[in-house]
Amino acid sequence: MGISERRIRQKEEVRNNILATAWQIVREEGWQALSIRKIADAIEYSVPVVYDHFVNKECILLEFAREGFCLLGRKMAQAKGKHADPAAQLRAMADAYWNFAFKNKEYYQVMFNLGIPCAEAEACTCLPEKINFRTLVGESIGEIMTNSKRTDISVCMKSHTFWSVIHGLISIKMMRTSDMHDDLNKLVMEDAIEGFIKNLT
Amino acid sequence: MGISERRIRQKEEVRNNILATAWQIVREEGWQALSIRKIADAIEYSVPVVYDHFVNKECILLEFAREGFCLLGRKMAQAKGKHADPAAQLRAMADAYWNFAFKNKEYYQVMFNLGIPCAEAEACTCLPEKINFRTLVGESIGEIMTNSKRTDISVCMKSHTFWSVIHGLISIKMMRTSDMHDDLNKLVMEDAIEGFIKNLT
DNA sequence: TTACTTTTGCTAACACTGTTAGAAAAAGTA
DNA sequence: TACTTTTTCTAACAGTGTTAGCAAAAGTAA
Repeated sequence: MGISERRIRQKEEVRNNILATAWQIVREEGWQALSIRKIADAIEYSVPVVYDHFVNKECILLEFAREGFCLLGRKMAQAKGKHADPAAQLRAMADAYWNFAFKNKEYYQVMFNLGIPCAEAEACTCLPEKINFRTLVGESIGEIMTNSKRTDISVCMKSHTFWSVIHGLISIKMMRTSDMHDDLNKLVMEDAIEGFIKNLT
Repeated sequence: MGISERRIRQKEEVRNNILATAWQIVREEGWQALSIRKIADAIEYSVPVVYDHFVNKECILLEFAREGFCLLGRKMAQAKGKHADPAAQLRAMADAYWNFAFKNKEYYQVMFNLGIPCAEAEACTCLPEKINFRTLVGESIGEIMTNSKRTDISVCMKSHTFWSVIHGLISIKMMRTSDMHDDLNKLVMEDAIEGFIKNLT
């Protein structure tokens, strides 16, 4: 009987509709403007229907956070793939991370600024390959570090630093309205990454 | 006539009471639990009285953010004062910043994670001296950079990087529940600062 | 002390939020 | 047609920030 199949399909459709509508609201009015009632109004259903698909509002946010981590992972994998030299790979990944953050502010915000426990989302594995930006960075760093004699610090810790440096620069730039010019900001980032790479060996 | 003086004094008292009560709520239940009604209940006044002292809730948060920036500035100035060598000053200031963040999570959150335009608060000048952590860091960095031949990047930009590196490490550590051990995290931070200092010359 | 003015503080509401219990309507099954 | 399951909605609860407008208290001048 294809009835239950159709039902599942229709339910999925409503779910996608909820997410698409939510995303539109966020893009137009920002995260703080997103409410269950607004979504319900827009999809022309009553409020409890939204709760049939997501146990609460945070689950909706988490969905976008996961999407964001997947997208970021793909972008970084793509950037990395264009280079063979591990240092060049790190530079390209930093650049990809930077561009992702500012071309997708809404994603970046839900990933890091909305108080969602990001550990799980961050560790998400995007099909077809297990793309995780921590491991992506770790591989390149590992390559560079095996050629050096630094034993005081691990690859995992250096990956953490790499991430922190970029995230710090981005999150500070994002919260300050009138800061340095964009070009200067990117220059600062590139200099920081260059220093990081030097400090690996 | 001392009547109006007394009135001002009493009004100030209520204001301080509001802030003290708000701070207690935040320490006990976190920022998201802070509401005007809870404050009003605790100080045994009605809700609109709170609005006689603060035009809105954000103003209360801003007050704490300012306090936080002052406290941080003092801590860093104090740490810096213990050393003459600019590199040692930077290490000490990074350490002070790190300790401030984790010993005063509530302050750090309101300063950076609550979506408050921090530009003004950050630029706050604490009496008696004009203590601003950007300039504090800038001075030490300037000293090191005048002895070098780097002309591609300015002291201001390097100060920005210094701040970003530490902030990045802190804000990532803060949002991840079970991450590396505390000692390892601090080690990572110290390594990052060491790399930063090396990259100044 | 009385009459008037200013200050102070409160009640009650408005317009929202996330969330859920329970009833009604629609759809599918025997 | 009678019954069951699924779907959907109305209406509420318990909060939130914020404010209009009125009552009470305090201070001032006669």
